[in-house]
Amino acid sequence: MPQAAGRTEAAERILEAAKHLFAREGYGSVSIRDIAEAAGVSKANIFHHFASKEELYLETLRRSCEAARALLEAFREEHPCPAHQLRSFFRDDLRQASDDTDGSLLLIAEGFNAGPQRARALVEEVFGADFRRFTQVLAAGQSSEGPWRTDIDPAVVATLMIAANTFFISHREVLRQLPGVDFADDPERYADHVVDILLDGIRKEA
Amino acid sequence: MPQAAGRTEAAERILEAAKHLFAREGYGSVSIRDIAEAAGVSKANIFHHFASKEELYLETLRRSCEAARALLEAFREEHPCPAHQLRSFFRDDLRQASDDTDGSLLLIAEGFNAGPQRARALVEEVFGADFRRFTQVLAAGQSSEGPWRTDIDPAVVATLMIAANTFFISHREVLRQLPGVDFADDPERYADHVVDILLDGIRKEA
DNA sequence: ACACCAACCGATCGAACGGTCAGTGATCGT
DNA sequence: ACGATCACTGACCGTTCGATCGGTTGGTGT
Repeated sequence: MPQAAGRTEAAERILEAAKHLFAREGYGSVSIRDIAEAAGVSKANIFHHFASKEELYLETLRRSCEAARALLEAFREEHPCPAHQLRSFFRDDLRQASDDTDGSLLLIAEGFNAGPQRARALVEEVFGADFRRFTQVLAAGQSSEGPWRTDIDPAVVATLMIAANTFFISHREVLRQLPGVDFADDPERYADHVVDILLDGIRKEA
Repeated sequence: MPQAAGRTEAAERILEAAKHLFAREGYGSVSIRDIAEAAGVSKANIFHHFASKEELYLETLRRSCEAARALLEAFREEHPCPAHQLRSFFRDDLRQASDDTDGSLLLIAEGFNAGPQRARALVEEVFGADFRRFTQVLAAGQSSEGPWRTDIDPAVVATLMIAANTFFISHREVLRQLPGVDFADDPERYADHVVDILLDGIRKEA
């Protein structure tokens, strides 16, 4: 095991291949041989750079966490109107996830029925920050002179937005097959529709 | 391979154990030995009842599809008011998924980044019926004298509801860890909150 | 009584698994 | 010029994988 940072080009290829395969096939269905072949390196070389299959997997996870945080950080922009902020936040959220589909799939799969410890780690690393981002703008919109109802739990709205994002990324192909869905490949339109509904609901205003 | 229907008690235990393990660990991470041990039968007996690991997996899938359809069918109840219908449908949806968590997880995992063929099959077998159920009641509420806005795409609302359901089932533990979430173990409350938001949105009525 | 067949098991198969190791070639500081 | 270090490999290890095998048991029809 050489130093952690300053990866070789080969090590980088290994990580990239591992990330892709783990995200698409699942940890148990991917063998070191598969990764070696996809990365164009020898099997032994993988163990030269990473202590074990588990460690390699965890490294791809860490990377995806960092990438998600960095991208979200980069997108951050302030806007005085809570509605605009909500829309822009959700757009960013979807864009970030779309820009790193493999990483997002990896994190979603990790959260898929994870145990309490892993779920806690995941929340601390990624989901939590996202969730807080949403709940904060929601709470701001609910403040004394804010434009939003105060009898709505911000946590539910934030959950809905993360659920909408997660489903869009992880069930894209299902979405494509559903009748009447024309937004499966247009994150921005999907995001706008979702926010429109969240803001005003589907009921006619009296 | 004996007849398809009329399973032995042992075969039934095998299916049950396989369903549970596949749902929680994923296909690739579960071995025939694991299933045999969990079901309390010999490894060879599994191959006596099922042609292969793949075939066993597909059988658990088929079962979960049937169960989901049957349960949803059973819940069906009509109500004149579209809003009540939407609420009751979404409640049923969540209840059904909660009543057969393993089966739901299996189907969600199958839809997770499935290829076009598998996604199509899945839509035809389960997601499609659910989706149509939602879009129909939504379209009904949008009809000439319905109480709902006509500038909202029913497909987006239906997608949101399925996403909300899917996330609630598959990321329960993450949900438990998120700050301010007190509905992680109360599907009914979660369902009601979600429907409330979908109906009226979060914006104050002018 | 006997033939038959499904249910079931222990032992075993070749293949694939994660992981190890001795060694090679290139790049260093000295 | 030379030892040290690092990236990297082919051959190999023991284990476990999915799957098969021959064989035993118990019930059923005749």
